Amino acid sequence: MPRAKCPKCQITERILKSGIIRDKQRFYCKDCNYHFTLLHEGKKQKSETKKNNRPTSLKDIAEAAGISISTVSRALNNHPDISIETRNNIKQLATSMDYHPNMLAQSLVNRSTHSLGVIIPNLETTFFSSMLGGIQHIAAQSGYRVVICQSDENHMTEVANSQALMNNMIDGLLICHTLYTNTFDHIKMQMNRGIPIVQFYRVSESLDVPKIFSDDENGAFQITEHLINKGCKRIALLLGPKALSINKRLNGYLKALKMHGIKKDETLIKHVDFSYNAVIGAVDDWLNIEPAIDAIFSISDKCAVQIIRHLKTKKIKIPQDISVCGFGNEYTGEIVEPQLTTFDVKTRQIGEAAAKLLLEQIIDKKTKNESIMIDGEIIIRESTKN
Amino acid sequence: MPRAKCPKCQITERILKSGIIRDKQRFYCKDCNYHFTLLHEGKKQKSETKKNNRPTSLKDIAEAAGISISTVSRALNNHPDISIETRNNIKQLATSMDYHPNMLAQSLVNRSTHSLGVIIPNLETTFFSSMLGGIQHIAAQSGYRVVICQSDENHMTEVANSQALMNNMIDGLLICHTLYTNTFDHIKMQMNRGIPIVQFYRVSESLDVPKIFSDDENGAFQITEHLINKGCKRIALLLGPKALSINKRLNGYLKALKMHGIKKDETLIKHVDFSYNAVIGAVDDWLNIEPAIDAIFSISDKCAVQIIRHLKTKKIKIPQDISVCGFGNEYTGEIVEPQLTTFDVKTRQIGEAAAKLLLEQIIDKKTKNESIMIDGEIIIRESTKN
DNA sequence: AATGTTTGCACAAACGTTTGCGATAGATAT
DNA sequence: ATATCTATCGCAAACGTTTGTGCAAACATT
Repeated sequence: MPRAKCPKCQITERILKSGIIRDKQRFYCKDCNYHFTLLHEGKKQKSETKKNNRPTSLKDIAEAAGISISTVSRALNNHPDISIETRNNIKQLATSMDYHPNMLAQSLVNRSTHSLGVIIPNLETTFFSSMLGGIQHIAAQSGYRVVICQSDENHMTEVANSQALMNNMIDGLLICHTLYTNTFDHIKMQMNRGIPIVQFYRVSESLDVPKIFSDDENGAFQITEHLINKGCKRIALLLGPKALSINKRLNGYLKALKMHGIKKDETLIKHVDFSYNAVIGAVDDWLNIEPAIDAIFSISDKCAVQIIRHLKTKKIKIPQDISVCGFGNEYTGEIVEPQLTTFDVKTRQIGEAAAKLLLEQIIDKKTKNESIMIDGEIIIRESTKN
Repeated sequence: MPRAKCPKCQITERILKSGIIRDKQRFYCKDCNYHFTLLHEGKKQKSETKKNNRPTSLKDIAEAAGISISTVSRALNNHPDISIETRNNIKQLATSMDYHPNMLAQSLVNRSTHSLGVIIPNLETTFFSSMLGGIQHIAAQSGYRVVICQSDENHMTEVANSQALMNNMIDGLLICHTLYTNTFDHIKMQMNRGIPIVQFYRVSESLDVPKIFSDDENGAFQITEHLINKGCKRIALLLGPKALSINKRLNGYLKALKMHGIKKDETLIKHVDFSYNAVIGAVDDWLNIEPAIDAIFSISDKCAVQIIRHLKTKKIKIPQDISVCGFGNEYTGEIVEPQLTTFDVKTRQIGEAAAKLLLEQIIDKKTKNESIMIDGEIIIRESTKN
């Protein structure tokens, strides 16, 4: 005979038993048409079998020392509130217990991870990895770690990486876009998250963030003018896939031609992806053109080196028959024979400047919107006429 | 007239007032010589002015939807307990509120960050960065991020980096030691933390962790034997700073000499750091030796290329006068003229294998102690006699 | 009528820190 | 005798998740 009280109508009559549920008697009030059980009478059984083999935490130290967690925390952080004596004791105890602070927990409460995120198209070419070197160098100086993601020149990878990184993994993002990135919604979406972003090298006007870039237009202009000054008139231009920043170089090329009264010839301008076959194919096409070309300006040193080697197999003399110029000043340009005339874009400086700009924003918490252009330098070597 | 009760002797007589402290009357028991105040009667005043402009959290969504946090969490994670209807509603609400999960909090409770740590001596040479490429590639396949630290061939930096990374930043560590690392206490200290570690390329027997390495001894043997087979008898060997793994190459060199009945000549073996001056200095020393050397085997392609260029300035014919071999198969060896004979250590494969081995340990939670040797391949080009 | 089962959700305890307030016992001052 | 100051330390609330368990209502079964 149940003598339970209905929680709704508060009466004890007309209450029926209604089965056992999770080891508890269940009731049913006929009046209210309501099923219920008696409220729990508290039973907690903390399993004291925990503390299996986790790393030691502040709590462990506190328990071992018989003091509170906060005191341990403050002692380890040299807070003045803690007496020098207990501080030393706790520190000693901490080392003896092999304590290491959990940076996740620290980051969670401090809202800062002390790491910079970098998204870079490629790690395996010195061109980009030297930028990375510059970033690393500056970041380390300020005690920041660097989390690097390689987009592999794949737009979707870039999108995925940027989203992952921005989920509280990093205090700031350095991004050098993919060749094929022409929509920037994935960045715009992140811009109101309060995490500073800096674009470097491959930048886009359509994004309102600070940028570090090289004066590609001027560089291309200098290279082209150099070729013209050496007497070249039919200068072929090898560009990468059509993208934003690349056009700048085209502009420099065109500007130089115009300034020196050379007419633009569309057949001398080719866009290729950077695959070997595409590059060589473009060159072979040019070799059959009349009037013959007398110079090739490749937008990338890597391709320029390939071109030099290809021309040599065809017994074409460089620079007597054809001058070749690259862009970027990679180490291989110094090795190849003839040594490559190119434009040094100061990749390491770009990385350093980008990291500095980002760190300033993080530390000062100001969204300064300055963009910096890093001046490059033309490097004249043997692959152009003298 | 105070009527307070002393917490120690429990009497109310002989109690004196003793000033006001933080708005509370303080008492003093003459008997016990004990100061005290009446225990707090609780007052809390939660400031509801928070929620300034943080990113939206589960809590925000829960409040907006009028449901509990746990339901939101489960809905977003497609937990079957949540009805399809509310699940969709919550998901929609989440996106409309621009919710992104806080990975720090997730990692904290899940005890896993889904990131791999890499410590590498150098980022700016293709030799190491291609290993990095391999690591990145494999890690990305399993949905892991890569946190990279550059030790800059500096032992203390390596120590600092390894400690920082191991503080819950990563699920596993890939380490390629510094040239100057000959004490491994910083790793040993971390080994009982439950975070798997894999050494790659530059490994040490004194550490009981899985390793991925190349058969340097065999590689050096093959190169040396190749030179001997081509008729070289006075083979100079340029080694890096004295370290563990390097000796393996010395062994291969010596083994080949011995097998072919050539006596070891100490003057032909030099240790240098990899600076340009040291390398060229060593070569110049050798050039003055009698009987003259007929081959130089450099432990690094980078140095080998420098040597080739240096010898050419001295009008020394390669390989007719002196054969040159490198080690590592960097891209520059293909560019330089004459093209460099070298040993391909399959850097990318090493990176991939290391990442795979580490991931297996992380995912299977087994501390498998297998070590894998990646076979290299001799690449014979123009810089050795034929 | 009495009992089970399923569905859908909420509570609260972790995870390991930091930090704003209190609180207390001496010492010092009035 | 009373009041104030100071050096130390503890409580508990964050930080944003995940997850074990409780619980009510509806449905299903005996």
